[in-house]
Amino acid sequence: MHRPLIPHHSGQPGPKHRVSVLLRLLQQLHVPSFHYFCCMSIVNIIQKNVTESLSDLFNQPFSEKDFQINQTKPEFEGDYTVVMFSLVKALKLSPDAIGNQLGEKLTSSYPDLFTKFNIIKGFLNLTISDVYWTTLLTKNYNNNCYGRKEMNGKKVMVEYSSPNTNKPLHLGHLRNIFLGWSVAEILKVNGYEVIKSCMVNDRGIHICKSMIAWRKFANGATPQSTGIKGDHLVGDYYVRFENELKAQSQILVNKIKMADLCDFSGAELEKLDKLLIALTKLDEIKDAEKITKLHDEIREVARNNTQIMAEAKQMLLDWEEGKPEVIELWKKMNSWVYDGFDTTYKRIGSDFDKIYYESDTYLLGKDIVQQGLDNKVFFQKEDGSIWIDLTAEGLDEKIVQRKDGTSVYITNDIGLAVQKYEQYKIDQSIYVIGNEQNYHMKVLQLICKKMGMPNADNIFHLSYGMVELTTGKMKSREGTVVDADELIDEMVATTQKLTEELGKVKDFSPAELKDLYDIIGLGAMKFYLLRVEPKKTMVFNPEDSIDIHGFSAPFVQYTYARIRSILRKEAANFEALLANTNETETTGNLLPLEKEMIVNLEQFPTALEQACAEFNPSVITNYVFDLSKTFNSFYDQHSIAKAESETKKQLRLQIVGMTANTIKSGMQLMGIMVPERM
RNA sequence: GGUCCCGUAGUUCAAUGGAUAGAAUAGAAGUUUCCUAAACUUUAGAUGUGAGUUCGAUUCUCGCCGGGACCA
Repeated sequence: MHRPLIPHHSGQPGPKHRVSVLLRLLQQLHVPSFHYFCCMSIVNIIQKNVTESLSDLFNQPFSEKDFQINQTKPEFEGDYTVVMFSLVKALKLSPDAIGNQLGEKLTSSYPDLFTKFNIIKGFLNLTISDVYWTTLLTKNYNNNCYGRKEMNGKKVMVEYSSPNTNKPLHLGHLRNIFLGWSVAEILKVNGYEVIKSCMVNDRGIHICKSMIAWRKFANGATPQSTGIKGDHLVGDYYVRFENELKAQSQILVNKIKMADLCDFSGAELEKLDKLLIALTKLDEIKDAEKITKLHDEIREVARNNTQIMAEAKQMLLDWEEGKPEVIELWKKMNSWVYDGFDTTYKRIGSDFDKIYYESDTYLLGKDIVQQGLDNKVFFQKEDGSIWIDLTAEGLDEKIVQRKDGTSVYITNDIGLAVQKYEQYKIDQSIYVIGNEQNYHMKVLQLICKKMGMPNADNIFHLSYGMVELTTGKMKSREGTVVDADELIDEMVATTQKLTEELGKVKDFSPAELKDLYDIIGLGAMKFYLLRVEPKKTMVFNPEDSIDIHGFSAPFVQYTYARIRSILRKEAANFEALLANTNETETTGNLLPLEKEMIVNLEQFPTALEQACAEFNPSVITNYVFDLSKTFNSFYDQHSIAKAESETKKQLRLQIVGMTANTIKSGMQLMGIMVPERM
């Protein structure tokens, strides 16, 4: 199993902790169980009541950890189940005996909450009174803040997206962006103050490559002159560079294989000699894997010795020296890229509170290196390079400054980590970065710890899995990268086609239609990328992603649209319901699907807490889907407009209203809008 | 060579150590005089493998097999 790099929320109370504090408080106040359900989940209430009852019955202390509470399986009678097995040892009684005593105690002590119980094979099934459910519904059906927590005074920074400026955004970035944005929103509703940040890698050899190719081949082409989106234009020249590099290196590789090494000297000459000798030996053994590896190494040497690569390297040096014409070109091309990114961010509804540029932060690590040397956390090798020894922690030695005095990524990252804490006084720093950086982030945190940074434990790497295609992995060299802009356009276009086929919104204006296609198309894409647990590698299947049936955003959106349709038709009745400040008269007799709806709705706050504790938006996708599915059955079976009685109608209108609010809140956390009609 | 992650229906995903492992898709069969059929109902189908811990394991531990990532 995956272990988090650090315990979640270490050093600060998480939601569960807060709940238990609240619980203790309420216990001390002796508040009758029935009157605080507005701020406690039913599971928490049962936990508390069971704990108290057990202590009373058996004259010894119990805690909520001594037993488990599950939702009762549909094939048994009851709503929630207490699992008795774990109590057997301590009490030296049979599960059924404990269950019987506990069941009697609960139903007699809390008759307004527990109406019935039964015991099957050591499982105590409790039936919660209909009055509990209807009261909960009446209190919350029009509460737009349902599930939202009070501010807790904690500040969290979530860093995500973090693109390079040499290529447009792709599918992998989308998973990153949606995850980061959604986690930030989930933290907010759970009471955290959140700063969304982005680290732009605007400096380095990659951008120099685009610049070289642009200068050589573009004839001054700009986004304006070509009509090409800025990030794509710059990306095109990056590809152009790579093609030229490939052509040039191929010539060199051919020469090398002919044993013509006149272009090389010194260490590289030696290395190539060795490689060629190894290759002839291996050719006889026929170890295909090793042969490929040797060919790769030869190609790598060749790539590094091409004319065009030399130009790129020179440009990086010129950039570092601040050569005016290089800086000017760099600024110009980066600005094109930023314009392009902004367009995409705007389209998908993403935003940042703070943007860091690597060109500003890449020198931040210098002081850290000196500090590390002073503290003897780092050491210097004979060649002048500076390292940290992490072998005691089961890792390797890691370089923190090259022999030429230039910094490496990890050092810059440490510098920025410190700066984030100093600038914003944050309690936790979350990095949404792919799992290929697991090692890097582990090292980062370890170094921070060794440097004695007080907040080192509160760095959290939200590591997510790669997005693969049904045909395999995305590889830029093979041109199988799925471009974000193209994908968005495609999803929206598919939505349009489908909507036109169904023909339900023919009266919409062109602007309304455009909005609707965006809401559904973008929603489908976000939902599809968020519905898988973050750390898992996921497969992107173009057909599935556009599929609007089943576990998808359009399914949930459709449910919402149907509800809105009901509420439009029943507007007068719903208004009357809202105006009526008296508690609605409850029927005390809920039908199975009515109850199932309320039980589902009751779980929303718990889902929000779980999503927050796990930094996992898929908890919300699962929740809203389940809720929608249950609602669709409910809708199919029970008429709202033509309910059996006036009280039934009121009850159902409440269910409908609360479902709409809950779906909307849940989807909002993922940046997914819900349409009034579709 | 070392470290880490992942193996669940044909496919894509669920399941705080709990009852007969849930969904969705694709397959088969149904439901429109009635609140939006982008829906609903029925049906068939899965824990890679071998041990261990436990009253009880998809979940925890160890070995193996398979897929992936990173470090050197």
